[in-house]
Amino acid sequence: MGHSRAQKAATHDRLVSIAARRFREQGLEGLSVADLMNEAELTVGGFYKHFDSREALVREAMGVAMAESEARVEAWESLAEGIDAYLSPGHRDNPGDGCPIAALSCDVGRAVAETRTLFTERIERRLRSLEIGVTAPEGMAKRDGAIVTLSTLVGALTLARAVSDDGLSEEILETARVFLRETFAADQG
Amino acid sequence: MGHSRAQKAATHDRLVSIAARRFREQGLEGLSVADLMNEAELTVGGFYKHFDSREALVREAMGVAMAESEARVEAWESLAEGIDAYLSPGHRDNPGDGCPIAALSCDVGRAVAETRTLFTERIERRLRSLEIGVTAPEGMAKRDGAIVTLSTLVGALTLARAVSDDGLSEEILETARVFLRETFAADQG
DNA sequence: ATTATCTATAGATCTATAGATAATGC
DNA sequence: ATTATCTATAGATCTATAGATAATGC
Repeated sequence: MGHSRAQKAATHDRLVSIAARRFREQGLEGLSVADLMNEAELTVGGFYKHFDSREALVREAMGVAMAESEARVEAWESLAEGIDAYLSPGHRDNPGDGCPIAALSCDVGRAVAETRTLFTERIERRLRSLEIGVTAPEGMAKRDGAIVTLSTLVGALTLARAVSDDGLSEEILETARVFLRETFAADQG
Repeated sequence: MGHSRAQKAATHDRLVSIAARRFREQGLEGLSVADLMNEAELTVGGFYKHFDSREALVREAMGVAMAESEARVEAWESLAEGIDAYLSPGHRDNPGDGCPIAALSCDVGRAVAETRTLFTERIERRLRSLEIGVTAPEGMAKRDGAIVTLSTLVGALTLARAVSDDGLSEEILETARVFLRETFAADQG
Protein backbone atom coordinates (compact mmCIF):
# COMPACT_ATOMS: atom_id res chain seq x y z
CA MET A 1 0.00 0.00 0.00
CA GLY A 2 2.68 2.51 -1.01
CA HIS A 3 1.43 6.10 -1.01
CA SER A 4 3.79 9.02 -1.07
CA ARG A 5 2.60 12.38 -2.32
CA ALA A 6 4.52 11.95 -5.57
CA GLN A 7 2.82 8.61 -6.03
CA LYS A 8 -0.57 10.14 -5.44
CA ALA A 9 0.07 12.72 -8.16
CA ALA A 10 1.16 9.93 -10.51
CA THR A 11 -1.97 7.93 -9.66
CA HIS A 12 -4.12 11.00 -10.27
CA ASP A 13 -2.56 11.56 -13.69
CA ARG A 14 -3.02 7.91 -14.55
CA LEU A 15 -6.72 8.04 -13.63
CA VAL A 16 -7.28 11.17 -15.71
CA SER A 17 -5.41 9.69 -18.64
CA ILE A 18 -7.42 6.44 -18.58
CA ALA A 19 -10.64 8.45 -18.32
CA ALA A 20 -9.63 10.76 -21.18
CA ARG A 21 -9.24 7.70 -23.39
CA ARG A 22 -12.30 5.77 -22.22
CA PHE A 23 -14.67 8.74 -22.37
CA ARG A 24 -13.73 9.26 -26.00
CA GLU A 25 -14.20 5.57 -26.75
CA GLN A 26 -17.39 4.94 -24.81
CA GLY A 27 -18.96 8.35 -24.27
CA LEU A 28 -19.20 10.54 -21.18
CA GLU A 29 -21.63 8.08 -19.58
CA GLY A 30 -19.90 4.92 -20.76
CA LEU A 31 -17.28 4.69 -18.00
CA SER A 32 -18.20 3.97 -14.38
CA VAL A 33 -16.07 4.89 -11.38
CA ALA A 34 -15.61 1.17 -10.68
CA ASP A 35 -14.48 0.46 -14.27
CA LEU A 36 -11.96 3.28 -14.07
CA MET A 37 -10.50 2.13 -10.77
CA ASN A 38 -10.39 -1.49 -11.97
CA GLU A 39 -8.47 -0.51 -15.07
CA ALA A 40 -6.03 1.44 -12.87
CA GLU A 41 -5.78 -1.63 -10.60
CA LEU A 42 -7.14 0.29 -7.62
CA THR A 43 -10.37 -0.01 -5.65
CA VAL A 44 -13.50 2.13 -5.83
CA GLY A 45 -13.15 3.78 -2.44
CA GLY A 46 -9.98 5.59 -3.38
CA PHE A 47 -11.63 7.51 -6.19
CA TYR A 48 -13.14 10.24 -4.02
CA LYS A 49 -9.79 11.27 -2.55
CA HIS A 50 -8.83 12.22 -6.09
CA PHE A 51 -12.07 13.78 -7.38
CA ASP A 52 -15.01 15.50 -5.68
CA SER A 53 -17.44 13.63 -7.88
CA ARG A 54 -17.70 11.72 -11.12
CA GLU A 55 -18.61 14.97 -12.86
CA ALA A 56 -15.33 16.52 -11.68
CA LEU A 57 -13.50 13.64 -13.38
CA VAL A 58 -15.47 14.21 -16.58
CA ARG A 59 -14.38 17.81 -16.70
CA GLU A 60 -10.75 17.15 -15.85
CA ALA A 61 -10.46 14.32 -18.37
CA MET A 62 -12.17 16.35 -21.08
CA GLY A 63 -9.85 19.27 -20.43
CA VAL A 64 -6.77 17.05 -20.77
CA ALA A 65 -8.07 15.39 -23.93
CA MET A 66 -8.83 18.79 -25.44
CA ALA A 67 -5.42 20.22 -24.57
CA GLU A 68 -3.54 17.22 -25.98
CA SER A 69 -5.59 17.28 -29.14
CA GLU A 70 -5.10 21.03 -29.49
CA ALA A 71 -1.33 20.61 -29.24
CA ARG A 72 -1.41 18.06 -32.04
CA VAL A 73 -3.43 20.41 -34.26
CA GLU A 74 -1.01 23.24 -33.58
CA ALA A 75 1.83 20.98 -34.70
CA TRP A 76 0.30 20.44 -38.15
CA GLU A 77 2.74 21.66 -40.83
CA SER A 78 -0.18 22.66 -43.05
CA LEU A 79 -3.96 22.43 -43.06
CA ALA A 80 -3.69 19.93 -45.91
CA GLU A 81 -1.62 17.61 -43.74
CA GLY A 82 -4.07 18.06 -40.87
CA ILE A 83 -7.09 17.25 -43.03
CA ASP A 84 -5.42 14.04 -44.21
CA ALA A 85 -4.61 12.96 -40.67
CA TYR A 86 -8.04 13.89 -39.31
CA LEU A 87 -9.99 12.05 -42.01
CA SER A 88 -7.78 8.94 -42.00
CA PRO A 89 -8.95 5.39 -41.18
CA GLY A 90 -6.43 5.44 -38.32
CA HIS A 91 -8.16 8.36 -36.65
CA ARG A 92 -11.59 6.87 -37.32
CA ASP A 93 -10.63 3.57 -35.71
CA ASN A 94 -8.91 5.07 -32.64
CA PRO A 95 -11.24 7.57 -31.02
CA GLY A 96 -9.53 6.97 -27.66
CA ASP A 97 -6.56 9.12 -28.54
CA GLY A 98 -8.26 11.12 -31.26
CA CYS A 99 -10.09 14.42 -31.44
CA PRO A 100 -12.41 14.85 -28.43
CA ILE A 101 -14.54 17.33 -30.37
CA ALA A 102 -15.61 14.62 -32.78
CA ALA A 103 -15.83 11.96 -30.07
CA LEU A 104 -17.77 13.95 -27.48
CA SER A 105 -19.72 16.83 -29.02
CA CYS A 106 -23.00 14.86 -29.05
CA ASP A 107 -22.56 14.02 -25.37
CA VAL A 108 -21.57 17.58 -24.51
CA GLY A 109 -24.82 18.87 -26.01
CA ARG A 110 -26.58 16.95 -23.23
CA ALA A 111 -24.06 17.67 -20.46
CA VAL A 112 -24.20 20.07 -17.50
CA ALA A 113 -23.39 23.77 -17.89
CA GLU A 114 -19.79 23.67 -16.58
CA THR A 115 -18.82 20.90 -19.00
CA ARG A 116 -20.36 22.80 -21.91
CA THR A 117 -18.55 26.01 -20.93
CA LEU A 118 -15.20 24.23 -20.88
CA PHE A 119 -15.98 22.67 -24.25
CA THR A 120 -16.98 26.02 -25.74
CA GLU A 121 -13.67 27.63 -24.79
CA ARG A 122 -11.83 24.79 -26.46
CA ILE A 123 -13.90 25.10 -29.64
CA GLU A 124 -13.01 28.81 -29.83
CA ARG A 125 -9.35 27.97 -29.46
CA ARG A 126 -9.57 25.25 -32.11
CA LEU A 127 -11.19 27.70 -34.53
CA ARG A 128 -8.33 30.14 -33.99
CA SER A 129 -5.79 27.36 -34.68
CA LEU A 130 -7.55 26.31 -37.86
CA GLU A 131 -7.92 29.90 -39.04
CA ILE A 132 -4.15 30.21 -39.28
CA GLY A 133 -3.85 27.37 -41.77
CA VAL A 134 -6.98 28.06 -43.82
CA THR A 135 -6.74 29.45 -47.34
CA ALA A 136 -10.31 30.70 -47.73
CA PRO A 137 -11.84 30.95 -51.21
CA GLU A 138 -12.18 34.41 -52.81
CA GLY A 139 -14.53 36.59 -50.77
CA MET A 140 -14.70 34.32 -47.70
CA ALA A 141 -13.23 35.28 -44.33
CA LYS A 142 -10.62 32.91 -42.88
CA ARG A 143 -12.72 32.67 -39.72
CA ASP A 144 -15.67 31.39 -41.74
CA GLY A 145 -13.39 28.97 -43.55
CA ALA A 146 -12.28 27.61 -40.17
CA ILE A 147 -15.90 27.16 -39.04
CA VAL A 148 -16.88 25.27 -42.18
CA THR A 149 -13.69 23.19 -42.08
CA LEU A 150 -14.27 22.17 -38.45
CA SER A 151 -17.96 21.37 -39.09
CA THR A 152 -17.14 19.20 -42.10
CA LEU A 153 -14.23 17.43 -40.36
CA VAL A 154 -16.36 16.61 -37.31
CA GLY A 155 -19.43 15.62 -39.32
CA ALA A 156 -17.56 13.40 -41.76
CA LEU A 157 -15.54 11.63 -39.06
CA THR A 158 -18.66 11.06 -36.93
CA LEU A 159 -20.58 9.60 -39.89
CA ALA A 160 -17.62 7.46 -40.93
CA ARG A 161 -17.52 6.03 -37.40
CA ALA A 162 -21.26 5.40 -37.24
CA VAL A 163 -21.78 3.47 -40.47
CA SER A 164 -20.97 -0.24 -40.45
CA ASP A 165 -20.29 -0.51 -44.19
CA ASP A 166 -16.55 -0.19 -44.77
CA GLY A 167 -16.90 1.04 -48.34
CA LEU A 168 -19.29 3.81 -47.39
CA SER A 169 -17.14 4.78 -44.42
CA GLU A 170 -14.05 5.14 -46.62
CA GLU A 171 -16.06 7.01 -49.24
CA ILE A 172 -17.21 9.59 -46.68
CA LEU A 173 -13.66 10.15 -45.39
CA GLU A 174 -12.17 10.37 -48.86
CA THR A 175 -14.84 12.68 -50.30
CA ALA A 176 -14.65 15.12 -47.39
CA ARG A 177 -10.86 14.96 -47.51
CA VAL A 178 -10.64 15.86 -51.19
CA PHE A 179 -13.28 18.58 -50.91
CA LEU A 180 -11.72 20.28 -47.87
CA ARG A 181 -8.23 20.17 -49.38
CA GLU A 182 -9.42 21.71 -52.64
CA THR A 183 -11.59 24.33 -50.96
CA PHE A 184 -9.57 25.42 -47.93
CA ALA A 185 -6.01 24.21 -48.59
CA ALA A 186 -5.82 24.80 -52.34
CA ASP A 187 -2.21 25.99 -52.47
CA GLN A 188 -0.78 23.43 -50.04
CA GLY A 189 0.99 20.08 -50.59
CA MET B 1 -57.29 -1.92 -17.06
CA GLY B 2 -58.68 -1.70 -20.61
CA HIS B 3 -56.72 -3.79 -23.11
CA SER B 4 -58.12 -4.68 -26.50
CA ARG B 5 -55.80 -5.60 -29.34
CA ALA B 6 -56.36 -2.24 -30.99
CA GLN B 7 -55.43 -0.56 -27.72
CA LYS B 8 -52.26 -2.61 -27.45
CA ALA B 9 -51.21 -1.47 -30.91
CA ALA B 10 -51.93 2.14 -29.92
CA THR B 11 -49.92 1.71 -26.71
CA HIS B 12 -47.05 0.20 -28.68
CA ASP B 13 -47.00 3.14 -31.09
CA ARG B 14 -47.11 5.56 -28.20
CA LEU B 15 -44.13 3.87 -26.52
CA VAL B 16 -42.10 3.93 -29.73
CA SER B 17 -42.99 7.54 -30.36
CA ILE B 18 -41.97 8.64 -26.84
CA ALA B 19 -38.73 6.68 -27.18
CA ALA B 20 -37.99 8.16 -30.61
CA ARG B 21 -38.21 11.62 -29.06
CA ARG B 22 -36.36 10.89 -25.82
CA PHE B 23 -33.51 8.99 -27.44
CA ARG B 24 -32.84 11.99 -29.67
CA GLU B 25 -32.99 14.34 -26.68
CA GLN B 26 -31.03 12.28 -24.18
CA GLY B 27 -29.03 9.78 -26.21
CA LEU B 28 -29.50 6.05 -26.74
CA GLU B 29 -28.50 5.38 -23.14
CA GLY B 30 -30.34 8.32 -21.61
CA LEU B 31 -33.80 6.75 -21.35
CA SER B 32 -34.53 3.86 -18.98
CA VAL B 33 -37.37 1.40 -19.40
CA ALA B 34 -38.91 2.76 -16.20
CA ASP B 35 -38.71 6.38 -17.43
CA LEU B 36 -40.37 5.40 -20.70
CA MET B 37 -43.23 3.55 -19.00
CA ASN B 38 -43.70 6.38 -16.51
CA GLU B 39 -44.00 8.93 -19.27
CA ALA B 40 -46.57 6.69 -20.98
CA GLU B 41 -48.39 6.37 -17.61
CA LEU B 42 -47.87 2.62 -17.53
CA THR B 43 -45.82 0.35 -15.26
CA VAL B 44 -42.46 -1.28 -15.91
CA GLY B 45 -43.68 -4.86 -16.11
CA GLY B 46 -45.74 -4.21 -19.22
CA PHE B 47 -42.74 -3.24 -21.28
CA TYR B 48 -41.59 -6.76 -22.12
CA LYS B 49 -44.90 -7.73 -23.70
CA HIS B 50 -44.17 -5.00 -26.25
CA PHE B 51 -40.43 -5.46 -26.80
CA ASP B 52 -38.08 -8.41 -26.45
CA SER B 53 -35.48 -6.20 -24.81
CA ARG B 54 -34.45 -2.59 -24.38
CA GLU B 55 -32.21 -2.98 -27.43
CA ALA B 56 -35.23 -3.96 -29.52
CA LEU B 57 -36.87 -0.69 -28.48
CA VAL B 58 -33.75 1.25 -29.45
CA ARG B 59 -33.84 -0.20 -32.95
CA GLU B 60 -37.57 0.26 -33.45
CA ALA B 61 -37.51 3.85 -32.18
CA MET B 62 -34.48 4.70 -34.28
CA GLY B 63 -36.13 3.25 -37.36
CA VAL B 64 -39.25 5.35 -36.81
CA ALA B 65 -37.26 8.52 -36.15
CA MET B 66 -35.22 7.93 -39.29
CA ALA B 67 -38.27 7.26 -41.47
CA GLU B 68 -40.10 10.37 -40.24
CA SER B 69 -37.03 12.51 -40.72
CA GLU B 70 -36.48 11.04 -44.18
CA ALA B 71 -40.04 11.92 -45.19
CA ARG B 72 -39.48 15.51 -44.12
CA VAL B 73 -36.27 15.74 -46.16
CA GLU B 74 -38.05 14.30 -49.21
CA ALA B 75 -40.67 17.04 -48.83
CA TRP B 76 -38.10 19.83 -49.14
CA GLU B 77 -38.94 22.02 -52.15
CA SER B 78 -35.26 22.72 -52.73
CA LEU B 79 -31.94 21.96 -51.08
CA ALA B 80 -31.66 25.66 -50.20
CA GLU B 81 -34.89 25.48 -48.21
CA GLY B 82 -33.70 22.29 -46.54
CA ILE B 83 -30.36 23.79 -45.55
CA ASP B 84 -32.14 26.77 -43.96
CA ALA B 85 -34.48 24.52 -41.98
CA TYR B 86 -31.71 22.14 -40.90
CA LEU B 87 -29.36 24.85 -39.68
CA SER B 88 -32.06 26.91 -37.92
CA PRO B 89 -32.16 27.71 -34.18
CA GLY B 90 -35.52 25.90 -34.09
CA HIS B 91 -33.92 22.64 -35.22
CA ARG B 92 -30.96 23.15 -32.91
CA ASP B 93 -33.19 23.65 -29.89
CA ASN B 94 -35.55 20.75 -30.60
CA PRO B 95 -33.52 17.60 -31.16
CA GLY B 96 -36.48 15.49 -30.00
CA ASP B 97 -38.29 15.84 -33.30
CA GLY B 98 -35.25 16.75 -35.38
CA CYS B 99 -32.80 14.82 -37.49
CA PRO B 100 -31.77 11.54 -35.79
CA ILE B 101 -28.56 11.43 -37.80
CA ALA B 102 -27.30 14.56 -36.04
CA ALA B 103 -28.76 13.56 -32.68
CA LEU B 104 -27.57 9.96 -32.59
CA SER B 105 -24.57 9.37 -34.85
CA CYS B 106 -22.08 9.60 -31.95
CA ASP B 107 -24.10 7.04 -29.98
CA VAL B 108 -24.48 4.78 -33.01
CA GLY B 109 -20.70 4.63 -33.42
CA ARG B 110 -20.65 2.86 -30.04
CA ALA B 111 -23.80 0.76 -30.54
CA VAL B 112 -24.25 -2.94 -31.34
CA ALA B 113 -23.97 -4.26 -34.91
CA GLU B 114 -27.72 -4.45 -35.70
CA THR B 115 -28.28 -0.83 -34.70
CA ARG B 116 -25.35 0.30 -36.82
CA THR B 117 -26.59 -1.69 -39.83
CA LEU B 118 -30.02 -0.07 -39.62
CA PHE B 119 -28.40 3.34 -39.32
CA THR B 120 -26.14 2.69 -42.31
CA GLU B 121 -29.10 1.84 -44.56
CA ARG B 122 -30.75 5.09 -43.56
CA ILE B 123 -27.63 7.11 -44.26
CA GLU B 124 -27.47 5.64 -47.76
CA ARG B 125 -31.09 6.60 -48.32
CA ARG B 126 -30.49 10.11 -47.01
CA LEU B 127 -27.55 10.54 -49.38
CA ARG B 128 -29.74 9.54 -52.32
CA SER B 129 -32.39 12.09 -51.25
CA LEU B 130 -29.83 14.86 -50.91
CA GLU B 131 -28.21 13.97 -54.22
CA ILE B 132 -31.43 14.90 -56.05
CA GLY B 133 -31.39 18.46 -54.75
CA VAL B 134 -27.65 19.10 -54.93
CA THR B 135 -26.18 21.42 -57.54
CA ALA B 136 -22.55 20.33 -57.38
CA PRO B 137 -19.78 22.74 -58.36
CA GLU B 138 -18.06 22.27 -61.72
CA GLY B 139 -16.25 18.95 -61.84
CA MET B 140 -17.80 17.45 -58.69
CA ALA B 141 -20.19 14.50 -58.75
CA LYS B 142 -23.62 15.08 -57.21
CA ARG B 143 -23.03 12.06 -54.96
CA ASP B 144 -19.91 13.70 -53.56
CA GLY B 145 -21.81 16.96 -53.09
CA ALA B 146 -24.41 15.06 -51.09
CA ILE B 147 -21.73 13.50 -48.87
CA VAL B 148 -20.07 16.84 -48.14
CA THR B 149 -23.44 18.53 -47.58
CA LEU B 150 -24.55 15.87 -45.09
CA SER B 151 -21.21 15.95 -43.27
CA THR B 152 -21.28 19.72 -42.93
CA LEU B 153 -24.95 19.83 -41.89
CA VAL B 154 -24.41 17.19 -39.19
CA GLY B 155 -21.13 18.66 -37.96
CA ALA B 156 -22.38 22.23 -37.77
CA LEU B 157 -25.63 21.31 -36.02
CA THR B 158 -23.80 19.10 -33.52
CA LEU B 159 -21.29 21.85 -32.73
CA ALA B 160 -24.04 24.48 -32.47
CA ARG B 161 -25.81 22.25 -29.93
CA ALA B 162 -22.67 21.56 -27.91
CA VAL B 163 -21.41 25.11 -27.36
CA SER B 164 -23.01 27.12 -24.57
CA ASP B 165 -22.23 30.53 -26.06
CA ASP B 166 -25.28 31.73 -27.99
CA GLY B 167 -23.30 34.03 -30.26
CA LEU B 168 -20.89 31.29 -31.30
CA SER B 169 -23.73 28.83 -31.77
CA GLU B 170 -25.57 31.21 -34.12
CA GLU B 171 -22.33 31.99 -35.94
CA ILE B 172 -21.68 28.32 -36.65
CA LEU B 173 -25.22 27.78 -37.98
CA GLU B 174 -25.16 30.93 -40.10
CA THR B 175 -21.69 30.37 -41.56
CA ALA B 176 -22.41 26.77 -42.54
CA ARG B 177 -25.81 27.81 -43.92
CA VAL B 178 -24.36 30.50 -46.20
CA PHE B 179 -21.49 28.28 -47.32
CA LEU B 180 -23.64 25.27 -48.17
CA ARG B 181 -26.21 27.39 -50.03
CA GLU B 182 -23.54 29.07 -52.13
CA THR B 183 -21.63 25.87 -52.82
CA PHE B 184 -24.36 23.26 -53.32
CA ALA B 185 -27.56 25.24 -53.95
CA ALA B 186 -26.17 28.13 -55.97
CA ASP B 187 -29.05 28.46 -58.43
CA GLN B 188 -31.85 28.02 -55.89
CA GLY B 189 -34.03 30.53 -53.93
C1' DA C 1 -59.22 -19.20 -23.00
C1' DT C 2 -56.34 -15.62 -24.05
C1' DT C 3 -53.89 -11.57 -23.12
C1' DA C 4 -52.77 -6.45 -21.84
C1' DT C 5 -51.39 -4.51 -17.93
C1' DC C 6 -50.01 -4.40 -12.97
C1' DT C 7 -47.55 -5.69 -8.60
C1' DA C 8 -43.56 -7.34 -6.65
C1' DT C 9 -39.05 -8.67 -6.76
C1' DA C 10 -34.40 -10.74 -8.18
C1' DG C 11 -29.92 -9.69 -9.19
C1' DA C 12 -26.66 -6.51 -11.21
C1' DT C 13 -24.65 -2.12 -11.18
C1' DC C 14 -23.94 2.80 -9.94
C1' DT C 15 -22.33 6.89 -7.04
C1' DA C 16 -20.88 8.01 -2.73
C1' DT C 17 -19.45 7.48 2.22
C1' DA C 18 -17.57 5.55 6.71
C1' DG C 19 -14.06 3.51 8.92
C1' DA C 20 -9.76 0.44 8.80
C1' DT C 21 -4.92 -0.21 7.30
C1' DA C 22 -0.35 0.89 6.38
C1' DA C 23 2.61 3.87 4.49
C1' DT C 24 4.84 8.88 4.48
C1' DG C 25 6.75 12.94 6.39
C1' DC C 26 7.08 16.27 10.09
C1' DA D 1 0.08 13.00 12.80
C1' DT D 2 -1.26 12.78 8.31
C1' DT D 3 -2.89 10.57 4.34
C1' DA D 4 -3.22 7.23 0.11
C1' DT D 5 -5.51 3.32 -0.50
C1' DC D 6 -8.62 -0.56 0.84
C1' DT D 7 -12.79 -2.99 2.68
C1' DA D 8 -17.50 -2.86 3.30
C1' DT D 9 -21.78 -1.05 2.61
C1' DA D 10 -25.86 2.25 1.98
C1' DG D 11 -29.24 3.60 -1.02
C1' DA D 12 -30.64 4.47 -5.73
C1' DT D 13 -31.44 2.71 -10.15
C1' DC D 14 -31.39 -0.60 -14.03
C1' DT D 15 -33.00 -4.70 -16.96
C1' DA D 16 -35.72 -8.52 -16.79
C1' DT D 17 -39.00 -12.08 -14.95
C1' DA D 18 -42.87 -14.43 -12.29
C1' DG D 19 -47.33 -14.45 -11.09
C1' DA D 20 -51.84 -11.83 -10.25
C1' DT D 21 -55.72 -9.15 -12.15
C1' DA D 22 -59.20 -7.85 -15.22
C1' DA D 23 -60.41 -7.12 -19.56
C1' DT D 24 -61.24 -9.08 -24.60
C1' DG D 25 -62.73 -12.26 -28.02
C1' DC D 26 -63.68 -16.91 -29.46
